[in-house]
Amino acid sequence: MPDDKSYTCQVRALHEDAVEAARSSSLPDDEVFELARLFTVLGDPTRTRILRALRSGELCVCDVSHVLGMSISSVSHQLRVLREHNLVKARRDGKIVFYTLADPHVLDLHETALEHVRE
Amino acid sequence: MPDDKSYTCQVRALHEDAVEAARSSSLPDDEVFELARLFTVLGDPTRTRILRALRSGELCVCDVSHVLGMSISSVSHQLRVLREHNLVKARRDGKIVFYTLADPHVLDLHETALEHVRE
DNA sequence: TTAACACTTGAACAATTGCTCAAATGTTCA
DNA sequence: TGAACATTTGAGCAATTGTTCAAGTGTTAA
Repeated sequence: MPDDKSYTCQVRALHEDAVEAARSSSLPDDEVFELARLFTVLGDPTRTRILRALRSGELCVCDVSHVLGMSISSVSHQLRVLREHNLVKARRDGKIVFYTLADPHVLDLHETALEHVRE
Repeated sequence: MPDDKSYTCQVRALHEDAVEAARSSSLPDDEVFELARLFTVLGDPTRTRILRALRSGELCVCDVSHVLGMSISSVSHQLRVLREHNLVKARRDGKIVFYTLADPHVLDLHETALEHVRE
């Protein structure tokens, strides 16, 4: 962090108390990254649609593909991302793999976010 | 949507009722995109840090830059994104622009998401 | 064993994104 | 007015991401 003009403003404009207050209440780095990563996972329209589809109960990959009108492969890739972040759970029954929401809490995030989106 | 093997599974594996249920409870497209867009905006570590920093009160761009240890330019770019999605508000006082959280609801999203992240 | 099939995976490609750098704005004050 | 300075903005570049295509895995049943 070079201390030149292009990088920071002149010292006299700083509000040191406010900066210190913000610093001391900040999240640990790893939590910041995990938090951001979770939102990133939620922040893809395809994955959003998959989570919404699973609200009504378990679906196999093929079902999800039909609901979304997208290829099996694409859906499977995204289900993997959701699985890796513990947002959905997989259960194999013979040739078919069924997916369910791992944690209904995720839908709380949708609800709160929808309130913001709808103003 | 071509109806060939590479695209969909064979019909007999489909669970039509489940597919229909999922379809009928799905969100309108524009809400899906807005929802996903909001999460995408929340899903960047820099923006996450900025929102956390603003929890303790208003900060000028320079303050935020110091709290995060990032360039003024970079912070200003991200503040713009947050502003455009109504997550922060700007107020100019002379040469200085102060930013505040536009809507404390956003922090609810952080709390719920942190619970998920912390298991 | 072999064929069929639901699903997964890896590589490749285009599109998006966050940062840096340089230049432009907007405001204050001498 | 002109200099100083906080902030914004645009272009450029590297890194990340979502989709497709093709090949691979795992399971069932003939």
